[in-house]
Amino acid sequence: MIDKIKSRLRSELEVKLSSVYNQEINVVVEEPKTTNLGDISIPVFSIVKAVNKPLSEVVDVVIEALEQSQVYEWFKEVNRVGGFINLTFDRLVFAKEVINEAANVTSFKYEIGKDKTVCIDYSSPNIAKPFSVGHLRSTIIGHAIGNIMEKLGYKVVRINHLGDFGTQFGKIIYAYLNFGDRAKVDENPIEELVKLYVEFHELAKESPEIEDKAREIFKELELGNPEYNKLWEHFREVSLEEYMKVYKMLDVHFDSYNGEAFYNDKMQAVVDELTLKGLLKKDEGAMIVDLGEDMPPALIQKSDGSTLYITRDLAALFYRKNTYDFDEVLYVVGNEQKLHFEQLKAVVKKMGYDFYQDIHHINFGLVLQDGKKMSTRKGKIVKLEDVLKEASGLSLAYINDKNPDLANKEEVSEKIGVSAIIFNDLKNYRTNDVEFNLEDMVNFVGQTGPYLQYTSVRISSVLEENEYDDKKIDFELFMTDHSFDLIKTIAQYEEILIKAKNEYSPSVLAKYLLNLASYFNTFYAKEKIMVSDKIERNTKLTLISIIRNILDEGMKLLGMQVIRRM
RNA sequence: GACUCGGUAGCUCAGCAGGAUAGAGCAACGGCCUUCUAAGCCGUCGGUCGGGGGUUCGAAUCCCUUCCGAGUCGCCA
Repeated sequence: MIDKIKSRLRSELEVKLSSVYNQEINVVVEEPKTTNLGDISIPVFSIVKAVNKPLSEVVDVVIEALEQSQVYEWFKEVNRVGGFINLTFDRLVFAKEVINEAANVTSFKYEIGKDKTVCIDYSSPNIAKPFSVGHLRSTIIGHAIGNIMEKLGYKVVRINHLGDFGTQFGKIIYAYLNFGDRAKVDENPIEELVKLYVEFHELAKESPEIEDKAREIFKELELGNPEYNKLWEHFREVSLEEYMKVYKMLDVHFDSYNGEAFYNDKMQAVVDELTLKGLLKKDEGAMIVDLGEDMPPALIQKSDGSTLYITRDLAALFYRKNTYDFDEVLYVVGNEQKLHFEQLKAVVKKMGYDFYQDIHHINFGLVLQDGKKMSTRKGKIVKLEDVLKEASGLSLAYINDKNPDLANKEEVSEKIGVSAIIFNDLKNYRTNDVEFNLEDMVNFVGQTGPYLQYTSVRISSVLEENEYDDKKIDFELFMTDHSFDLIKTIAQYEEILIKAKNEYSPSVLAKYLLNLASYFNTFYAKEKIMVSDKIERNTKLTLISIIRNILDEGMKLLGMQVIRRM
């Protein structure tokens, strides 16, 4: 709501001032850093410069224009401080409007994404590798972006583009056939397959020729070798079983699990089209698309004729365009693949398709260990499952300490633990690299998931015992600073969701929820809610119920679990 | 070496379509539970916004340069 007021103020002032000065005027309308200066402020320096008139004169003119504005009734005070015009809301008018609108804020249907489809490619783990804390980022960032866009009215297609193809399978199959132990693999599939993968790379250091063997095996797999195919299918199946367990824990779901292998029979069409359009060029035995000076060429086909990652991604992209007719396609994939997606876009552009503009790489920072990228090849990975268990266990210890009589302790502690891990990842801007730090991940104090859940639970325990009528409210009670902070924050919810979507960054929502929770906890410390005065109680219960609605919906959008007691 | 991203309080991070004294959390220290969940609240301490130039009435924010860290740079994904 504040955004709406700001933009209306801005456009009205621009029209008015442009006609006064007979030239185009740009007006800046912002919120001051500190609230004691007011709620909205207008710095006039740029106008002074544009019209070349004395500052005080310009301020007079702007204030006059302001007084004629449609939104002037929202304000109670207008102060001039140097080159700033500071406006203070009429808290009563503002609070009424916000509370009336907020009653249905969480059930509100947004129109922004109406009739628009977005495909989101996320999680996409590589088969035969454990689900690591690295995969977690893509999974929960993608999931949260999907939720937020759905809330804004988009039709969201969630795609888990499994990494179930590629030379790595040549490596694993080679290792399995040469030094694998069937019984061990059957017993503990992923763990053993990773061991084989790591062993392969150790061996390859001394005998690099096995890399060629692996490539050969992959080529034959691609061509349909039945023995290899059977192994591949088996590896895929056992891996997927493992991943489904993790998805269940995280409460993440997908509309499609079509991985890279799904496109095996759809790549020739891409190669043909590239050839037909004269974009393919033979270079050092491989087929490439030249992308000019500022980008390395895209390798479409290896010299042995087998395909590469980008070939499969192109096939997948066209398949998605044809199948879902998306307006946007998002790839939630790490920073290190930036070049790959730039190349993908460039190739699509060269092919003459405008929708290259709708391809967005939602990049995110790496999970580092000792300042370096984690590497499966060197066996340096942390399993997500272990981290989730650690967090849940710690959460249980908290409950036993603070609320030992709680029912369903295990269930609740798992919800707290998993949500803590999720929130810890989402609270920071996605492109930042993060150093793996278990202690941070399972921290339950301060700006954390449990803090949000705890805040919601506090509200719940008050609401549970009380009926209230949201029509019988005394808006005068919202005049105090600690109440009005909450009113203003509630008023920001919609624009926060839009900002989170525009920046494809769940952290915007995460930070907002922390802010809301923090204001609530201040309020809670200062005010008694279950007071005897009926109207006052009613007013406070209405307010905190709105806060809980937003907190709960916000947490759900982030992929966290909402609980009632803890 | 080239390119990309980052460097803000001891630690983790906000702020960056330029705007008024740079904000949170953690840690440290000091308060607050006979009253709605203290996983909370209040206060204190803590910053040459990596360094140096420049543009501007005004720079953490824009430009240049330099240092540091990470990532990527043709037959992995």
